Amino acid sequence: MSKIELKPYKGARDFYPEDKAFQKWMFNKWREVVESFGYVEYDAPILEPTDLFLLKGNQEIIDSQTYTFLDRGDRSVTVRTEMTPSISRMVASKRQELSYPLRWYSIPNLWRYERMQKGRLREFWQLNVDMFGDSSEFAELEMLQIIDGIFQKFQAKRTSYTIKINSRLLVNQLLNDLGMTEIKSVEIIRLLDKLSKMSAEEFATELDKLTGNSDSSKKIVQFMSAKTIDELTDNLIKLPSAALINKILVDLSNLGIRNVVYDPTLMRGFDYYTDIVFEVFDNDPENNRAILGGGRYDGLVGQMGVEPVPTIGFAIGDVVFADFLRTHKLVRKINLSIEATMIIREVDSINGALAAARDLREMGVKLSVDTTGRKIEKQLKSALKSGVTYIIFAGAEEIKNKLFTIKNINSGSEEKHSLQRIVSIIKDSRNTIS
RNA sequence: GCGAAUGUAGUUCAACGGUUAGAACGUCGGGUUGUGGUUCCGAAGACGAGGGUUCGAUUCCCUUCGUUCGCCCCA
Repeated sequence: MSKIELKPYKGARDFYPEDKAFQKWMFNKWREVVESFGYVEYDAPILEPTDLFLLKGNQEIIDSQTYTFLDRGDRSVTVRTEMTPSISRMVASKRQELSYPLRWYSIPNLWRYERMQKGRLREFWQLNVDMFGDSSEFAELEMLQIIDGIFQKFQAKRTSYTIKINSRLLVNQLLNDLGMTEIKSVEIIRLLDKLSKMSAEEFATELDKLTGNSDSSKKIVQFMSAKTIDELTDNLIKLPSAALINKILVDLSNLGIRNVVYDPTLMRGFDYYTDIVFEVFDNDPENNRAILGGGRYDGLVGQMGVEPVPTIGFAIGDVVFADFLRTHKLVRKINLSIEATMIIREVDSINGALAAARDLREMGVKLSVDTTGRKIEKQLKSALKSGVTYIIFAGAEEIKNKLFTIKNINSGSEEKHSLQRIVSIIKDSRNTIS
């Protein structure tokens, strides 16, 4: 018999109960924040026709970085690599009957065929938050408020992360003013995106190669080194996007959110974003990476053949966000769903014990019963290891008197109580754990 | 797709070109301990895979697979 591989598939993870408990804890906090802003949850199939992912026109990514295959009917399908095409499809499909603005979120699992490295696996989850049908600046403001709210929900200090914002329109305008062709612009934007990975000299050389003109290069460098909007040239400052960024910064500051900066080098690739883009960076040098990104993409729904809808959204990956939480020690011990285990003192008591267990469950306690008949010590050790908080002892005397022994593992204390009282003790303890 | 590091029990680590590859923790069983993380005894459990060099390979070489970290890419 050949040995079967026990490890999960490359780049994917097994979620043992403690891992799943952590994931649920994190996702639930995400949900609480976005739902508090009135967002509702949706989902879509994990498989989509490959064509949907080709809308953005990147055949190369489909070929090299997706799970794409022919189904039994020779249709090309792709395992979703992001949620945006699916949600755009859903909105386009009911374009006329939905009432705007829509506030939708989802936590899909996604697959990308990539080489793994820190913070990047092949299967991962993402919180996707999108708003359709509001083109006002308050949509941008709300997105950034939600983002900050998520970090606050985990008690992150604002000094531990930085929100960066930029507008794609400003860069486009600059490159246009300099007479760059569209192809050149794309290459220059790609280079700007890599700025932080290069030395100043390398960057200057590469830039000159693209612009072919050191005066243009100088203007680009000047643009990129701006710390505030006011340092830009006049014809950029007069763009609505420039005023918008300033307004967002002021509004957020008034809300107490001051870890926000204008960053002209922020590009977020060059896909469907149409104006404002933003990212959040972990300030810890050990984990200095983007943990979240998003922006306005007003064009995508329109590409599905219906009237366009203004759209803004962002996504956070579970892997990088968990790294952030761990880096800043924001993960506390997470309890499993089991609350109590019943230990039966002697075999003869099993029927009475099971009856008591049934009563406890009917009153809402999540209870397991150790029916192995092992020595008390062994049962106790197993219970301790399972991470349960309460142990209920059921023996002949307890069953007769209808007073059961409840032991709190954390405090070590042990008391005898009626089943009703035991239920309220356990329920009370739920509020102190969150 | 490219590059670097790495692969010994469940885990963290040893040792060694040559009899039965060790330990700790964990696991399981048993003895003490009133119902616990104590203590004692015992047990199970590993050289990632395939080739080569050699009288002999876990050890040296090659290939492959896995893992980790970079690059590319990052939706």
